[in-house]
Amino acid sequence: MDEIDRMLIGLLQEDATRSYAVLGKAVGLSSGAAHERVRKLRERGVIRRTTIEVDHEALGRAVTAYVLVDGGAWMGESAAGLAAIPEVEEAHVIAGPASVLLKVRTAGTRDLQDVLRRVFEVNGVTGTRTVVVLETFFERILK
Amino acid sequence: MDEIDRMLIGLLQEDATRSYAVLGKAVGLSSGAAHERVRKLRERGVIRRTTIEVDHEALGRAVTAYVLVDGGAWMGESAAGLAAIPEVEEAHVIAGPASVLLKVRTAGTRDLQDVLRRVFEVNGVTGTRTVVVLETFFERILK
DNA sequence: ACTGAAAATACTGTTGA
DNA sequence: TCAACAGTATTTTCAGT
Repeated sequence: MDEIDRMLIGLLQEDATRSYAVLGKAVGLSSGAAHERVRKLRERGVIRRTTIEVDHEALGRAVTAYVLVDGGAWMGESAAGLAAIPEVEEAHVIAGPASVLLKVRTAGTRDLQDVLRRVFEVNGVTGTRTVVVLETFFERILK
Repeated sequence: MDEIDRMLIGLLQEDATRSYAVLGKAVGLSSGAAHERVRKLRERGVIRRTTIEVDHEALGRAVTAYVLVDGGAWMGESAAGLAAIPEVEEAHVIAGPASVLLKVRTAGTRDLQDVLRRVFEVNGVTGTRTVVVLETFFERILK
């Protein structure tokens, strides 16, 4: 993980369709050497996968919400319960006023209501507080 | 945006290195037809970009936190102020107990403290409440 | 670990259906 | 809008340094 690896990661985060020739030129290496470094970054799991960023609204998910989930004596088993709800994009155990924080994307408020009902049915959940996103300033890639 | 487009998007979200030949076979089209559909999805902005998912911990960002930002009479100008803080990955205007919700990634709690100080210096901010992530169950791609 | 080049594969525009 | 083809570019491997 030297400076060149970090540059390669940054370049690929911006645009993962760049050729190894272009990547190599940008960091001062040959196409083959750039390829080998990226291959190792993938192998070591520093690069998890190559994917696409989508426009969620265009795909029919107009509502984004965060859900604070209360309830404590469960941890392990409920991760699976939350993962089984397809509208839940992220689930984090947090320190502070609740146990778990979820990021949820749904088509509308009706579907959000349905997701909240299903969250409530997960073992150990005693309550939820929901924060609806009105506008997203940015969701970006950290440098 | 028919069912085939949705399948192509799903396949590319899982692995954007798949060839058009593979994509075409998976959805029952030729390589050229699959390519044309993906090109149009990009053109229309449904596919925003191709990128890599990284292991933030491996890149020296071990701490994830959510920051509820209080303060109201500002909206427009402060988006730029928040975007100027490189550790802020997301910023959303929310309905509810605060004005803005930030997702922040830092190397450690010391850096988190520094980010909070800079958030507080943004015009219009009157207070912050921070929730530190103890464990991330998942951050995934929605189907 | 990198270079340079060769071989295999994939992309991308064009044609005609 | 799609399939098939052809030229171009890229990926991927490998011998040599």
